[in-house]
Amino acid sequence: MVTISDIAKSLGITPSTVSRALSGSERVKESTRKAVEETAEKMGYERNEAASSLRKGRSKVVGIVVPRINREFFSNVIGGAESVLDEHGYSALICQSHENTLDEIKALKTLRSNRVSGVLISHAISSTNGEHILENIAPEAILVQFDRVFSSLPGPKIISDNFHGAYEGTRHLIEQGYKKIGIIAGFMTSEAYAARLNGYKQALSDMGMEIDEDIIFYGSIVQKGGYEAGKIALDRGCDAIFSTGDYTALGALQAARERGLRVPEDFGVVGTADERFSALITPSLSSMAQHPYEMGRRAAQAFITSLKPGAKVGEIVVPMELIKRESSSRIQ
Amino acid sequence: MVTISDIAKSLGITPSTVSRALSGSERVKESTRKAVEETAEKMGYERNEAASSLRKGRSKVVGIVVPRINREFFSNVIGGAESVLDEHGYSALICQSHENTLDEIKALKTLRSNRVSGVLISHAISSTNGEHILENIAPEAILVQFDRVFSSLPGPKIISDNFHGAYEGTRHLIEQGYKKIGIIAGFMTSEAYAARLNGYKQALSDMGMEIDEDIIFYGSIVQKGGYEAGKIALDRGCDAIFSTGDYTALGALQAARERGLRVPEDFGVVGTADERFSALITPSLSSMAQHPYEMGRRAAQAFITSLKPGAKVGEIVVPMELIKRESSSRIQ
DNA sequence: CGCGAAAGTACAAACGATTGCACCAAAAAA
DNA sequence: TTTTTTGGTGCAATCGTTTGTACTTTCGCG
Repeated sequence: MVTISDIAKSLGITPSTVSRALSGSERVKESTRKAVEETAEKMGYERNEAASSLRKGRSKVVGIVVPRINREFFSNVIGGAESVLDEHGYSALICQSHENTLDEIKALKTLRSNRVSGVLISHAISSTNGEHILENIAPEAILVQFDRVFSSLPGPKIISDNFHGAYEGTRHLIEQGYKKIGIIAGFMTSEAYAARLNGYKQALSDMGMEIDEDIIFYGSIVQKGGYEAGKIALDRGCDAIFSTGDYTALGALQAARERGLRVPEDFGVVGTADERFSALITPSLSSMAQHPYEMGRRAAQAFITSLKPGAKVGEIVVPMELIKRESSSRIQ
Repeated sequence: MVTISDIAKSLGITPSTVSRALSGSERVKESTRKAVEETAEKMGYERNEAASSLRKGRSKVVGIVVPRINREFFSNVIGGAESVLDEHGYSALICQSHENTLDEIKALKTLRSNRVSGVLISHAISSTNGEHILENIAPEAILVQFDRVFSSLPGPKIISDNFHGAYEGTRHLIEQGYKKIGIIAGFMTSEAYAARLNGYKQALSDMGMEIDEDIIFYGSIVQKGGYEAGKIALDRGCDAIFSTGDYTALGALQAARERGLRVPEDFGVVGTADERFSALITPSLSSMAQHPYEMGRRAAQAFITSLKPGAKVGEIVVPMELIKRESSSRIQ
């Protein structure tokens, strides 16, 4: 492996100059910089990131902590983030929290051990506040939160416009003539879900409809939970469901099918996240799309921007988009 | 940040002993090791990975190179690999090749710069041989290939049992009474796809059926390609398709639906990969499941095993599993 | 022509962990 | 008792890069 000393020797200068030349000028003569760059190229030099990290106290690596990497949403976020990080010479170290605060802490410790320059995180559902994040992140690392954020923590936050998304989804159902619209609301420990519930409520009241706590279903965010909620919703006379997830929406569709209801004629459903299957099932599922790839890019960009001292990125809200499909379209 | 010197001072011993104590005994007294471990814990010590990497010449990091992270299959492989690596104190550095050899080389260089201990890779479809991999991987890094492998390269290889998978899938269609079965075969640059085609052919000839080159469709591995292939297959009198991917299978289903054919009564389809949507669509899609999570675990385990000098892992074949669903089940 | 400023480089000390070698003690063998 | 072995530690160099400080040029200007 060729080092900067090798380059220095070969040019009759010192490693310090080579280092400076390679890290963007500063105070090196244009001609020496060129010479250094050329010989570096010629000799096949590749910076030893470990040495650099040790000396500088932080590495050209950004940690990404997600509940699970093999979820459509998160893998797309990571994909987007990686593309931006790559452009700027950073790599991504991926950790999973498995929706578990202890694993989340462990991940943060790993990242601190690796002296990462930044942490992009979407917290585990079991984490009810961000204390443990602050405690286990290196003080010099830049913290960027996305999707599931704690507004109490400092730093950039990239979130979906959950409030307006849910608002639009609910309004769409109302406009389609559904009269009693329930919601599968998720966990209120997450600000994202809380905002969606608020959007739903606001839409109802703006359109002159009543808010009925009996058809607000908290908890489960998996298909089975949606199925259970769907059955109860039907028992209580709902003719539509706004769901804060597509898997739960799928469960609700299943419940409706079991009762022999026609979708969308008798029962309407709008989900959230626009999972890949949503366009493919029959009937196809209307959904509030979240643009995870874009969110990943934004998160990485927020990190890059925050590297410049003084630069501050606040909250970035990425709009959600209603994808109208069969499950909610009874009026053409 | 507390260092081993801090621990040493606090115990009145030297950093060398602390280092040895922390890295599994070797030659330290049991009592001192305990003392070291306790004070390390008490002082909140966390190893500086950068320093360790610099000194040792390699880091506690494994690079994972995949075409795209936001594909169901790969994100699951990564999830599996990460879970094993984590157990052994390794982290995963993720790079995407975007199915592009140049990006693949760039990724390998990044990993070399980071002095990773190993590289887990599934090569880009545009890479026709593994020369560039050998050239750009650090000589001391352990190379593990999975799914898409070059058998010409050394080191462990984790592959699906593509031959038998395709064999089973095709046989299943034959057993269901389909008489003219085409195949959407993919690109022959990939050994995985070539093996699947062979399995298909073998099944046909074993069951006394003719192999007809006119209903073997090479190329495209996306939905649209499957749709086009499906239309031609129907024109040529096929009553079933074995597809080497689920997206292409989906396209074939679409073609059948357009012709007003009933599935599975008039036309049978078996896909490959068991994408998440496959169970959810109507009719549900039969598919050869690949167990990506398991493959990821195996790949990581192969890396861990290979760390021990002398230990050699060869080729590991993970069986594929036929998931029978509606699209191919006309006999109960 | 001389002096100060500016520009360009060199020196050397870090960063924190690891490890070959030397060393000392205590235990075992002679 | 002396010698050898072995079990534990300490010493000090090293990994490759970065960066504060000091030094040498070169140049401009009075």
